[in-house]
Amino acid sequence: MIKSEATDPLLLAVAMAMVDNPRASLQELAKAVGVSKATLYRMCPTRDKIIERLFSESVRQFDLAIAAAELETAPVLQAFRALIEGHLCHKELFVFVSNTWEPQLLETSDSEHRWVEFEAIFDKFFLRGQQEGFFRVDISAAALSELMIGMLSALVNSERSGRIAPRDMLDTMEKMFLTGAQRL
Amino acid sequence: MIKSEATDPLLLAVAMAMVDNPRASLQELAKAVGVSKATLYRMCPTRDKIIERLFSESVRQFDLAIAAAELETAPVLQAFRALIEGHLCHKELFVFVSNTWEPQLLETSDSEHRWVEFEAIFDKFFLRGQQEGFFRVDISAAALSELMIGMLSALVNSERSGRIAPRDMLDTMEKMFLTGAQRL
DNA sequence: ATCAAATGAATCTATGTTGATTCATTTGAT
DNA sequence: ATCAAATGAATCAACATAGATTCATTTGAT
Repeated sequence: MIKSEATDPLLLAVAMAMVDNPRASLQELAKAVGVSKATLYRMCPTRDKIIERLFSESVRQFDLAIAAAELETAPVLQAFRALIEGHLCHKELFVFVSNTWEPQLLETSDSEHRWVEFEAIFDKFFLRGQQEGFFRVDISAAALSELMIGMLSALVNSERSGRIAPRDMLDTMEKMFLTGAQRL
Repeated sequence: MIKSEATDPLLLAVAMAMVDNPRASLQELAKAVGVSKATLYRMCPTRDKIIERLFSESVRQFDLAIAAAELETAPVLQAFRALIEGHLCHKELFVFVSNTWEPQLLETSDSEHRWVEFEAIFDKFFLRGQQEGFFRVDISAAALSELMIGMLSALVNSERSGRIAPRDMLDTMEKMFLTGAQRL
């Protein structure tokens, strides 16, 4: 797959600081990521522009990751794995979006609208998986989408707090999502 | 089980407004829940006291719900179901806590400290389930705890956005957590 | 040693917000 | 109709914050 241009580490650090403390002032955010308020200003002049830039960066990265997963054509298990890997590969952007984004807000940017489309793409993928007999059909595709996102968020947040080892995340996600916690 | 005194609906509404818009001013919070700023003041005079009250109320309700689940003694499946029901029964408090609480913050209230204890209780429960051969052992008890919380949060948020029907939540949670999405 | 670029401390105006209060209005019971 | 309780609009002083700027300092390449 085409390797995308890496995201500015400072921007990712700001994203995590915003997730950790949504009410932080710009001064507090700057301090949390180890720069001055002026440097943060030079990266992005306003809070709204920071958020906007994070959303557009998330769209840029997830456009590529989702394309690479070939959700419409690849074998379902393979596509699912690639989708999970894509999320984990851009975990900071993903956690930022999942904490911040509210699909039902009326006024949204193009980037936020693109996440509405991503959501529909995920739903469609789970539906295809159900139709092909891979996923169970007694749980809706929408529920499968939401749970995938919720589980991924939980794993990323747990990794950050040291509750889960980074190397275990992909494997844990796949096992728990596909076969659950009950011993077979 | 002992039926606990219901939580003030206004307090729960405020909790959801805070989750939806963490940066809202007190004026905005009041408007979101349909009262004046003065009435919100009369419920709780400061933002910190609102948060404190929400945490103590969550502890009060979850103390009862967790006791009722008999996590240390009841059959694992039965205890698990009761634990899930307890969370869903107090979904607003639960979502507020899971969005707000950071276990690693140094200065925490008694209520927040109690949630550290709850986390340990959940870990212990999953460990017992593993030891009794009910839960898989190739995923850590900590991971099972975190995923339970993450899945529940996702389901509650999805219900609020209309993506999942309320009546499906308990069943979906149980099926997905125990047996996963892959068709058996 | 030099120097351009990057960064930070300090500062500013304008605005918003907090916490609190007061008095008018509404509500609901009688 | 009456009235106590509840509620809301408006207001206030004190303080915080946003966005922007400037000049000093640091950094890193040469």
